[in-house]
Amino acid sequence: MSVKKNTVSFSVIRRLPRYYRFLGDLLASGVGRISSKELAERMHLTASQIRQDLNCFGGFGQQGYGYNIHQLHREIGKIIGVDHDLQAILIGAGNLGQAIATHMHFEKRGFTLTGIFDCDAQKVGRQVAGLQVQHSDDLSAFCAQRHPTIAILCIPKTAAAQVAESLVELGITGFWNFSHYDLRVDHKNVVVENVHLGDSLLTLCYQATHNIHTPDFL
Amino acid sequence: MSVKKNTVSFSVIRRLPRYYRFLGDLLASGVGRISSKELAERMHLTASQIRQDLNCFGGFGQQGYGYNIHQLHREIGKIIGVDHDLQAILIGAGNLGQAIATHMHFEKRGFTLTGIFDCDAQKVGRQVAGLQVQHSDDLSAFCAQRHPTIAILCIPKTAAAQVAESLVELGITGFWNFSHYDLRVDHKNVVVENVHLGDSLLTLCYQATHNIHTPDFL
DNA sequence: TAGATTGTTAATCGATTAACAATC
DNA sequence: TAGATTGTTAATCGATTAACAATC
Repeated sequence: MSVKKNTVSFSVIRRLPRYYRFLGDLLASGVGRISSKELAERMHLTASQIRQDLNCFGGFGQQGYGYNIHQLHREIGKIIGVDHDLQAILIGAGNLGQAIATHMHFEKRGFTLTGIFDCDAQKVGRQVAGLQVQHSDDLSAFCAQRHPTIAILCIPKTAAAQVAESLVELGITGFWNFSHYDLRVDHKNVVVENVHLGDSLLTLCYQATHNIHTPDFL
Repeated sequence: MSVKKNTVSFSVIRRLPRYYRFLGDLLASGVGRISSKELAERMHLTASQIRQDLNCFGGFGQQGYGYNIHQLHREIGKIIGVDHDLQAILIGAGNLGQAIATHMHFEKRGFTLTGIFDCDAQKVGRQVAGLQVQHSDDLSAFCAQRHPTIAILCIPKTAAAQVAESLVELGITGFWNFSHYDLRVDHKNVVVENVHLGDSLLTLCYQATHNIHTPDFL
């Protein structure tokens, strides 16, 4: 167990969830240890890269043996922060919002979904993922009482900037943004993860057009 | 107008949709020309990088003037292949599938959605995005007749590999995969764009935990 | 012409890969 | 001990940035 050496680059950070996922799958399939070489083959990386990546955070392996999958999975989970139980709210209960609420397994990823909001009166009151959709007008009161820190935006592009702005006022410090708008919040301490599905679709278009396979990134 | 010089790297390919999107927005807002400097500020890139990127494909700019937005948008669209009209089918008409079908504006991105399939008899017959959900049993006949080339997978992780395999047999050469499974098809000529929303959520978790803002990628 | 801004080369920076000594 | 495989340094590779001549 050595002290961390390399700086943690954005590339490494982007790869962490992937490591976590593969290790979780291995764990589920009952494998107990793995070498960087074997993990590299599965993940389509190089063994060198894996050892470099993991060494940003400390020596999790053992010479001559490899990595203990259970331990490594747990350590990476800690680095990502899946044990922090972030309280999240969902804004926008359309099809996408419902899909996200229903299928994302928030508990397994460090989040608890505590509220769902929509400004469409027709959707208010509906049951989604075990929660009753509330009206957006009640957001302020809800935040004052429950203090969620993460907001998931499944709203139209046009509403995104303004909604985000007011959510920051209500104490939100992290956004998972599906609105097709390049969200950028200047307040210090506020982080944003933009998901641009349209860009992903265009990347597929490029790949299909040129018959070139670009490597995964997310 | 010069001959292309730089090799087109994966980084550049991943940025193309972003360029296309920003240029489209500028176009919509009525701006006619832009300099690399100004575009860089908007997109949070450097002017150098933009000029390098665009020069992979040829000289679209004019010294002393900048870039004609209309022309540049059209050229990048052509490079991406948005004019190729790829025929796509959607597999899985759950909430996510419905959201994708309804909100992705396929026409604007070079695709036509021609069929929606689900193996759940309850969903068959429903109207989604102007199409009637068909039973998966009819996929084979449909493909024989309509020859779609792209499949959008909104199905569970466990089904992904097998479904993809049989779709390749039916002539599918491109996948947009939302199944949380790392799809990888070995057949030559088949391209895959995996969308791992779970990884994106974990990246948000990391950012929130460490209060570090990783740059956009998609 | 003078001013602006590109296209393009060269320099820098960072990330990946290779190699190997350390060590289990 | 011998074999395996890590941790870590050095070498390579690639991508970004800086600089500037070309030119509109």
